Amino acid sequence: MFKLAPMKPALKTQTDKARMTSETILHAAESVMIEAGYHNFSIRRVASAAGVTVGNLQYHFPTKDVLLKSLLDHCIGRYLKMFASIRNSAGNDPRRQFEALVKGIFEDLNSKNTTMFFPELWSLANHEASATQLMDDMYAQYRAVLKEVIKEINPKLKPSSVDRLALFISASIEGHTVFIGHGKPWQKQTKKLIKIATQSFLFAIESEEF
Amino acid sequence: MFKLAPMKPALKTQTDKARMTSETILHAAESVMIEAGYHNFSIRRVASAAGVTVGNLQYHFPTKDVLLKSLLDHCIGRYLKMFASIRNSAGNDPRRQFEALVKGIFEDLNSKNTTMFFPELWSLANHEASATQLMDDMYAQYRAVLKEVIKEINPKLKPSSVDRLALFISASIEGHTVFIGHGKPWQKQTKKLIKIATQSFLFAIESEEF
Amino acid sequence: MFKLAPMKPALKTQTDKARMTSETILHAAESVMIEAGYHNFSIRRVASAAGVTVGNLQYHFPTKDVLLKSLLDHCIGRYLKMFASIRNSAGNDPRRQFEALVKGIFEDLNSKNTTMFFPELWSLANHEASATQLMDDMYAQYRAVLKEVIKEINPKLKPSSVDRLALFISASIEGHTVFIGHGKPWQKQTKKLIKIATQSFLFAIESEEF
Amino acid sequence: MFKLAPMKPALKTQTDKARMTSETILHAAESVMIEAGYHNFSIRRVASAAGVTVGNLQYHFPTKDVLLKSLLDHCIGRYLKMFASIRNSAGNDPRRQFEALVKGIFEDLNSKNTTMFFPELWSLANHEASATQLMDDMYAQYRAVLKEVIKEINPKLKPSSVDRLALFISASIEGHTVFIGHGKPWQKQTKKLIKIATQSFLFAIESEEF
DNA sequence: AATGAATGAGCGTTCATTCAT
DNA sequence: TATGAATGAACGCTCATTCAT
Repeated sequence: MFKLAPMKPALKTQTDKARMTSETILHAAESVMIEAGYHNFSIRRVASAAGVTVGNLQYHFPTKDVLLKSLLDHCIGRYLKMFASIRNSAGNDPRRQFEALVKGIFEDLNSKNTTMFFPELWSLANHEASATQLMDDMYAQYRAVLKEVIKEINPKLKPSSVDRLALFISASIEGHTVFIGHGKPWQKQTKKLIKIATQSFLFAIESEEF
Repeated sequence: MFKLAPMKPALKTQTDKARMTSETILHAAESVMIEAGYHNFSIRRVASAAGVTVGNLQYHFPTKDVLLKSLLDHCIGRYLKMFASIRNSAGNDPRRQFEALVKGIFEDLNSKNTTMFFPELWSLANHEASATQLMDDMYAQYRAVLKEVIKEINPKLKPSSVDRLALFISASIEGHTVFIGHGKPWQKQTKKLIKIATQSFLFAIESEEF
Repeated sequence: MFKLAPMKPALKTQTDKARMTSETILHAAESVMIEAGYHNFSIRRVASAAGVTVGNLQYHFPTKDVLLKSLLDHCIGRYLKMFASIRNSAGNDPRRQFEALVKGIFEDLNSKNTTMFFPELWSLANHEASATQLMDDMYAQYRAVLKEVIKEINPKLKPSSVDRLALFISASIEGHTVFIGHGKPWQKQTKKLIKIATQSFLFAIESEEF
Repeated sequence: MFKLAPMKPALKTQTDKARMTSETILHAAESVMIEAGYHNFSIRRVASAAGVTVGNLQYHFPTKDVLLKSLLDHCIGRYLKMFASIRNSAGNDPRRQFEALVKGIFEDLNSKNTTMFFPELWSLANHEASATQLMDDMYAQYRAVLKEVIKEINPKLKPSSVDRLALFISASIEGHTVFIGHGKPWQKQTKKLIKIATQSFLFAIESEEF
């Protein structure tokens, strides 16, 4: 028997290490954004929350802007995955699918991350072009899921009507963030509001006129 | 002929001066908040936008917190006035009143001030207790107007149902800020969206079941 | 008969009012100096402690320097009065007089005012010429009292010896401020220390050799 | 023969640089404290005296408080070394030791550093808890040296008497700072005052009664 | 005798960024 | 990859002082 020569650390190792550090940093960045808000979002806070030196953080994310953009990418990516999984997990009946969709998104508003993250995103989108882009893309994908189901529920709708309905529905849901989100006064009414919302949305979808 | 009563010396001259300066500052503060966002909202920026020295600004608003709170008070006050005037200007038919109300609020979302101010407010409310309070109070007054009309449209509704419907409606409208606001891609769809919204809301109000 | 012209408010009235305000301010200044130290001694703090506007304070004391000098004058004046009264109240026997003197000054060190005021004075005297002058004058008068008694106790002493002994005694007593002053760890040992001090000082006075 | 242990690479190069900068800053801080007094002791003054940017100073001493505490540590450390060296250098005869001790401390009062530093320290100790602590510790060590010699001179003394005598002696010496210190009017009388002091202190030590 | 508005400098502190190692 | 030293600007705030009223 013989001892194996100690494996030269595969070149990927460094990349892995780098990726690990980057992820640690992104995770810390998210928590700073959520706990402290963008107006308190600083490289130093993130570095300290990540247990990393400022210098090292800036090796991975050279400027604050890059860090911010990466963070938005990262966070938004998760919501896109959520939409995709909701779409996949739904059954056959389009109305059932729709109800599940609305319920899923609505309930997500209750989570601290969503409650705290989106208002920051909306504010940022008003002041930073790159955030605007990312947000618009995300909501477009969000609506794409909605649109598919809407079309199935009422196939007679014009494409532009479908677009509008998807916008109305998604915007209406988003608007509840500030009221039924984590720690908000109406949080406990979430279920009943879901019922109102679902019925109203279905009514709109099924009306020919819009 | 008779001597005029000695003109009350404009005793408030100083106070007037102070009020003028304060208003200039508040106005500048609003425009900084809107143009640059809260994360760029600094005493120095506001002072410079107002054409006032930092020292003088802080004579009138001793701390940044006071300035911020005054600004929120000032801005929110304007929305409260808007709600009140909408309520007063409405006619007799409750459905017509409701339609006017929804239309009024929806259209206000298109204004730059509203588009830019509210996301800042929502973000702030997540991180500053005093902003939370002001925002909650404002929305409560907003809903109070809605609730009156809802009750008239469907008098059979339980009070708790009225509350929930008012919340659903106001939240849904607010959610459109990010999509149909000033400079947003869906701005031109505002009218059609108002139609969808109004009908859906009326449907919800007239359903017994919520 | 004729009505008397309404008495012009005796000119002194205004002066009295002014004096009252000045005294209020000086009192407040003293308490700021004692509670907060000279490094926190600001016109604004004094004005606020006195319940007076900054503008009015500066009507009475045009600059911070004037206020400071007046404060030192005022405080030191009280100590001079104390020395004078101690001298007067003493009996005939010079040793008894001396003991009473040492005891009186020593015990005064326990008072909060003295404990807190003198270190500020010493520091100030190192950096502000006017404070140096005032302090030197005060200690000269202090020693003058001591010297009279010393001479009576030991008439054979040369004048320069008397001077030196007075200095040694006064300096030694002053040095205890930091240790037995108000709130200091050795405060409770004051009486026993007075005994040691008195005996040592008398020993020095009665030695021919200094 | 054996291989030399691999030279530790001067790993501390960076640290050395940092240490150098820190020392430059501390030195500048001391001179600001002495020349300008604590009430003029500002980070900016120290930075400028050290030829260092404010930002860099605060990299090494993150807050003013840390800088101040470090400065006190640094300065007080030097006095502790002085006490230790005086204790070690003294000969055998306890009275001779005592005389040398008193003379050494007394003469140190003449130095500019001591004259200017201690009044600041006393003032600080009245207003900043950490300064109080440092000062009390220093004087305790100071007295420890005195107590040893006192016990040897008069072994019959109770411990509490030794404590009190050490306090009386050290306090009396300290009190001379303001009168015989650097640039003070009585500076030239230092020697003669040392004689009076030494004799009086010895008298006190040799009395059974305290 | 008193007030209130305004200025401009300085304060302690945080920050994004650069760079040498 | 990672660290630590340094810069320079901006921040919120306090201050002494001036001046019109």
